[in-house]
Amino acid sequence: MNEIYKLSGLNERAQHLLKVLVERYISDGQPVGSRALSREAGLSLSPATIRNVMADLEDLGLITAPHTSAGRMPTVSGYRFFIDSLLTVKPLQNEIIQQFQRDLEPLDNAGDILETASRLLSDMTHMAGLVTLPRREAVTFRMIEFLPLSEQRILVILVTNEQEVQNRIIHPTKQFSASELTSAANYLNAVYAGKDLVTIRECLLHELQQTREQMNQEAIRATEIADLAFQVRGPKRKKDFVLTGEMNLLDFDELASMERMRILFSAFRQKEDLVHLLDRCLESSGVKIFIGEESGYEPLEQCSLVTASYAIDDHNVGVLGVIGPTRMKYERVIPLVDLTAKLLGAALNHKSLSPS
Amino acid sequence: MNEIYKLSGLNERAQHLLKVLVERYISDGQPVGSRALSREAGLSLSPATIRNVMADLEDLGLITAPHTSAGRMPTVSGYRFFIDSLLTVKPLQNEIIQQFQRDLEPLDNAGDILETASRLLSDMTHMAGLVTLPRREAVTFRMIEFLPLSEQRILVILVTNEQEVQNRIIHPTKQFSASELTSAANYLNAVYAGKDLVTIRECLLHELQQTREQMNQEAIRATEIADLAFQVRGPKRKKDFVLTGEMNLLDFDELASMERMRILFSAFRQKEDLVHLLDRCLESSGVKIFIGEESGYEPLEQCSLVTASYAIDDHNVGVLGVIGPTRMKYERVIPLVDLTAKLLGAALNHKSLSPS
DNA sequence: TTTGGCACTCTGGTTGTAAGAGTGCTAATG
DNA sequence: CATTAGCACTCTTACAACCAGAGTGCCAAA
Repeated sequence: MNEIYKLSGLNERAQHLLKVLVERYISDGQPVGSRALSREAGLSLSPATIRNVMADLEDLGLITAPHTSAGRMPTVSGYRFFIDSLLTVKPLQNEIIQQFQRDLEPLDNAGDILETASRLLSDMTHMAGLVTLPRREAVTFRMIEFLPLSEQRILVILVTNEQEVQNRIIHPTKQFSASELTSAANYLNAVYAGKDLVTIRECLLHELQQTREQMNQEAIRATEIADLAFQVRGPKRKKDFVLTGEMNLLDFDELASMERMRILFSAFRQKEDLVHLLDRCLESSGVKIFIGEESGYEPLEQCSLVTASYAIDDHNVGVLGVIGPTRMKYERVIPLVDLTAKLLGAALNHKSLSPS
Repeated sequence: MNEIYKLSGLNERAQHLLKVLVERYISDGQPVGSRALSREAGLSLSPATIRNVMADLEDLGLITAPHTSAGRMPTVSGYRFFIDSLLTVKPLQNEIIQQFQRDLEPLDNAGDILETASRLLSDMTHMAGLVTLPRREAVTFRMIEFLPLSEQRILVILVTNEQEVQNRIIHPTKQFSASELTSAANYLNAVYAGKDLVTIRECLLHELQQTREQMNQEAIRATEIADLAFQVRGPKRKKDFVLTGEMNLLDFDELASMERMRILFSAFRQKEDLVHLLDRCLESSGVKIFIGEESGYEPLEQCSLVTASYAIDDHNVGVLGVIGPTRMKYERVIPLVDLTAKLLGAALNHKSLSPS
């Protein structure tokens, strides 16, 4: 009998029982016993029969018992199978979709949009929401402007992606007159508009090393100041992602040991590994799920991570998702993450497509 | 005998013993017994004698025992007395002062400065650091610039406090030509430079209601667009303070019940009460300390709050401080908070005083 | 194949007990 | 009169013993 299961995957009935068991465990948090399952499953089978099936499921590594006389709970493989084959996702109510749109639409800068997306995720799921910043390469240059604050200090205004505005103050070693600044801005706007920042930096470096004779005076001056202006800000990027609702995680008793929390929170602070993990999701579209140890990242052992990448101009530029206990309502979380990713992409795109 | 104590405050010896007891309790977290105290105090008194004194201190409400056969621990009044009369603050090592300066100096915008100040506080004390944003009234206008992005959208660049740059995009209902924008900017820069934003808004409102005949065309147009540009951002101020190192609080076992943490964190999120509490510190300079219930704010019951206000141009404009368990090393925390307040003020001032 | 029955195991709560820490009081001491 | 030693008392904590409850695995019967 076992062999049949192994060959053909699982019995119809066994699958159904697994499904019910996982659902029950997710909503209760208590190991599920044979009696409870027999009541719940609606199959009019006695607990004894259920026990046989459960023993099989345990042999297959899908469920496990914390100790002899407790019910069973899903293992990682059990969750995996449940999610991949058994899960029926709930379509979202229109109401929620509209709320998301209402919240995201009026915002006019990427920072707020990302923040709001993360907040929506964490609020709706009561877990931690996570949105990585868009890749640098996705930032396209629209225009630059120089505003002299004093002889030593020039304010650089950098408009990107049609909506984003960045400021920085530079201290050029050489003097630039007001008219020089204007013409430099004009030059740069003409030459580089529409290109992304990474490309622009490469071009600039190239130009600087070029023999100067071939360029006119205007271009030289412009390149000099642009070199300062396009400097990558700071020694390191300050933030890698927006994280909200960490505190929600305190409410789950399976995570609620001080020790766990400490580990988890210091992981959030560490960032590197988490960013690395998220980056792996950037390539492919669609919702990805890491259950417990699957992430290969220790602090997340008791957690699941549900992610989706978001796109600008059909290019995946960032990842967003939710971190919560393994025992989460996947059928609800998955569509929420999916929706948020799509709307976030839309919100970021929308701006550049809006009539200008 | 009791009466003498009550009249003259406390015995020299009793004071010393209280001091040792509080210090010991702060470093241990365990109620201090008479034997331990007799060893620690260096007075060659027997435990029995110590017990007598301790009984007196308890009568005065300065210490208390959690149960019959435990040692004593300070009450709120005990802490209060300790801090006000007994505490010997450690002067800070030069090294630390220099580190603070090194960290704060290179920063060129208020946001980063505040953030760094808070981080310094939380890192050095291993507790939660807190810095309120400077009062709106303290933001002085330096210059404004309009950058047309399209016919409908104008980018407003607002330079304040010599260093700060704010952007917003406005959608004026009336059309403004490029030259109109330039002259509006010139007009506003000439008229309002040096005034604070609150005053400016009042002036603008006033002007708008004024009969138009008295003003020239330029001023009218400028006022119209300025009205949009100086609009207070958003429905509410987004952030009231910078909070860092909340997670440090997980490490203190006296706070480390999930329940406490939940209450505390949701208080951080609530903000209003906390802001109100901090605002009360704005008036006076110097370090202020709220011990446990003294703050009159329930979620902080087991915590102490050490605050100091920071000043720009000799005006107190914000408050900063540290939240941690009542049982904290005050002699170290107090000078740190003091220093940070001074250096934060200096860092914010410095910028406006720097050669321009 | 399903089911009832039964012995077995493990957890969680309760109770009892003993050790340890610290107190308050009293009587003795310098 | 302040200080101290001694002692009975209280309270916490840890540990062991015990019991009820929940759930299992297996066997034999339907």
